[in-house]
Amino acid sequence: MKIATFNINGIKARHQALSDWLDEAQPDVALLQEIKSVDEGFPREMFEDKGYNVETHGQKGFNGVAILSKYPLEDVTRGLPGDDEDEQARWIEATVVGKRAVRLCGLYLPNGNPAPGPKYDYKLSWMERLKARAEALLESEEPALMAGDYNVIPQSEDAAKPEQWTEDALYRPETRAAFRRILNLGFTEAFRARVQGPGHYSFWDYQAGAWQKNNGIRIDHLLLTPQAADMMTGCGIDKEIRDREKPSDHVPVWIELDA
DNA sequence: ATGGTCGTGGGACGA
Repeated sequence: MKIATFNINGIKARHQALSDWLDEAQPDVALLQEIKSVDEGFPREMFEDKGYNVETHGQKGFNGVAILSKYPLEDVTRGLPGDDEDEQARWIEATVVGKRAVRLCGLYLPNGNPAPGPKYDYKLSWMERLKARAEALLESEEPALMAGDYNVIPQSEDAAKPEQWTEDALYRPETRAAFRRILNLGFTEAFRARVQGPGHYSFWDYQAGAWQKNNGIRIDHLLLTPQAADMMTGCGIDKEIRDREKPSDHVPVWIELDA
């Protein structure tokens, strides 16, 4: 089962590019972020026609997450637990049933800039709630994963120019420490479990020729419970689609699971 | 040091 995460940066602008990538990459599951659409505005038929089941958690204008799956999706829930006041659409869960059942969590973690400030406070508190959900997933002892745009650069090797990010909410020490606290509960960060060293990115800013200069960062991650990590047989980044017409500023990151 | 680019929705704001 091939499972990908992809921040598409707006479904209205990206439905064709997304469709083309699905045809080529043939993921069984795609966890999407920044659909920037209400549920009714998501062109579900385009993907249902390709054989995907579609579940969305949208909002007007910003944020929004979705799951496309060629296998049935069960027990869908929306919203990260822990704050009933949080209106932002950044979390969706479902169980995908292939050979085995896998719990999928799709997430769009807050950017947090400017830091310090209220947006950074929201990011850190959201990460605390994420940690609580992560602990519950581990306690279930089932195959599960949390994948999406984490807006976290885990280590200096995950940025082409780490010195440019020292004050940024994506790289501040508090951000990386909060990410490590989740990892250290017992999750496997899929890409780093299989590929070592610098030069692997999932995001290049639209500004200042970042793509042309390969000034990228790696901020899209898949975190696997031990039971899911045992099933992983492959992992990759579809970097090449960043070079196409009207690309997202992110590219897909995927794993292959024996599930 | 500044401005550099997108998407949404038809303003600024978010990134």
